[in-house]
Amino acid sequence: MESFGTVLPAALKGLGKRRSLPTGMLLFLQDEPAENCYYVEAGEIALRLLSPTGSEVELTKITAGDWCAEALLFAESTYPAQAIVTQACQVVQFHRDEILKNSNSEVSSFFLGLLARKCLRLNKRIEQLTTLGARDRLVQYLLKLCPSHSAGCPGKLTNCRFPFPKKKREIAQELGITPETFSRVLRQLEDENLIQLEGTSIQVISCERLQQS
Amino acid sequence: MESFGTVLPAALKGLGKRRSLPTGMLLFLQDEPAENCYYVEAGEIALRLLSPTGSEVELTKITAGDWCAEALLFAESTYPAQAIVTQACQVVQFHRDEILKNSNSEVSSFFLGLLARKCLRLNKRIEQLTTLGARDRLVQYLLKLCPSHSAGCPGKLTNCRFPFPKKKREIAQELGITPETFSRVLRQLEDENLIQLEGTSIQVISCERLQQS
DNA sequence: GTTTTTCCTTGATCTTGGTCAAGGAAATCC
DNA sequence: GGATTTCCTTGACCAAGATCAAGGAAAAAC
Repeated sequence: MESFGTVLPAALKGLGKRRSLPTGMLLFLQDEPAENCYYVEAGEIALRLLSPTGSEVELTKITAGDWCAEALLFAESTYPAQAIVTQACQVVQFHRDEILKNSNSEVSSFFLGLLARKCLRLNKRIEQLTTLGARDRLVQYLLKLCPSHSAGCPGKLTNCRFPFPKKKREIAQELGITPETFSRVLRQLEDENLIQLEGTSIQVISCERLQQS
Repeated sequence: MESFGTVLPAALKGLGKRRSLPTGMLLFLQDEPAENCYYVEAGEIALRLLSPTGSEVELTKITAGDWCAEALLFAESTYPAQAIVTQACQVVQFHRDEILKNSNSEVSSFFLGLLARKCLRLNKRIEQLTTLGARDRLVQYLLKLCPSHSAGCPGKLTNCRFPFPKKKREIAQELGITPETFSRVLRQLEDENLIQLEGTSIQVISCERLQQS
C-alpha cells in the first residue's frame, strides 16, 4: 500500500484507462488470469478469499493511493481472491500488454521501483512479525502514523491528536493480532500515560517515551 | 530465494560480471548504497545485521540459485545489512546502471517477473505467519520439500526419503519458530506416524495424511 | 427518537510456543 | 583415536496472546 496522494507519476501519463466503479461491482474473480492491475484514486475495494466450502474471508482492503494486483500482473499469475468494490471507486486500470509491450524505459523503471519497494515493505513486516511482540508492533504502527514523529519528533511532548485511519479491527488484523488484544494493549499504553484515547482518535503524548517503552 | 538450477536465463546473456568470491570476503557493507545485486551460482553468503551496540545478528543465508539485493537495487535503497561470504562463491554481479539504462525490454521483463514472484512469496509467508501455527507451518514446509508431494502425490504412501536442505536451526528460523519447538513438532509428527526421522534425513510416510493433519 | 446493528471493550480461562537448563549426538580438529 | 566444539533434543516452567462470553458504546436504519 504505497501512497502517492492519489496522484499518478508522470511516467505513466497516457497509459491506463480511468474508470468509475460502482459500489458492489465485482472487479475481478478468483482464479481468473491477472490481466489488469489498478491504481485506486478514491474509494475502497475488498479482497475476499473464497474457500472451497463456500465461506468468504476478507484478506485486506485497498483504499485511495494503493495499487492492486500489480505483483500478480507481472508474475503472470491468477487472481488469488476476488475483488469487490465496497465504496464507489475512481481507478486507473492498466492492462498487461500495455505495460510489458511498452518500450518506454521510464515505465518499466517505475514498476521495478514499485515492486522493489513493496518487497522491502513486506520484508520489514515479516521481520516485525517474527521478532516483535504484539505491543511493540502496535507501538511501531502508532509511531509511523503520528504526524509529529514523522516530522522528526522535535520536542519531548507532542500535542497532536490524529484519527485512526481504519476500523480498529482492521488495524488489528494488519498487525496480526486479535481485536481483543489490540484493545487491551491500547488501554495498557494509556494507563502508562504514553497515549491518550478519545473516541476514534488518539494522541501520542511522547513519541520518545513511546518508542523506548 | 528462487532457484533456476544455478543457470541464468537467456535474457541476461551478455550482462553482468562473473566473479569468484573467497570465503570470508565482505561483499558489501551495511548502509552502503545498493549499487550491485548478485546471482549466486554456487557457495554461500550470510547477511548479518550490525546493531549499534556492536553485536551481529544473522538475518539469512543466500545459497546457490538465490538472488541477493535485487529489491534493494531497484528501490534505490542502501544495504540494510552486511554480506559475508561463508563458503567460496561463484556469482554474477549486476550493476544498477547496466540494468536500468539497458533498453532491452526482455531484461526489464525478467526483473519485473523476478520481483513480482518475490512479492507473492513474501505475501504467502506473511499469510502463513499470521494464520498458521508452528506445526502447520512446518507441515507446509515439509510438503513443499517432499519430492513425491510436488510430483502430485500419486499414491497413498510415499517411500521417498530426503535430506534436510539446511541445518535444522536455520529451517526453524525461516519458519519463525525456535529450534526447540522445531524439534518437538518433528518428534510429535513422528509419534503420529506421519513422518520418519533418521539422522539428517526424513521420510514423509503419507503426504495426504500429513496435509490434512 | 427509538430500534437495530455493528463495533469495541473487558474479564476469565486456556493453549501455544518461548525460555532456561542440562544432557546427548555429530561433526571437526589435532 | 580422543578431545572439543557445534548442534540437536528433552524436560520443566512461564508468559504472551487467543478464545469464549457478555456487556457497553457508537453508528446506522427506520
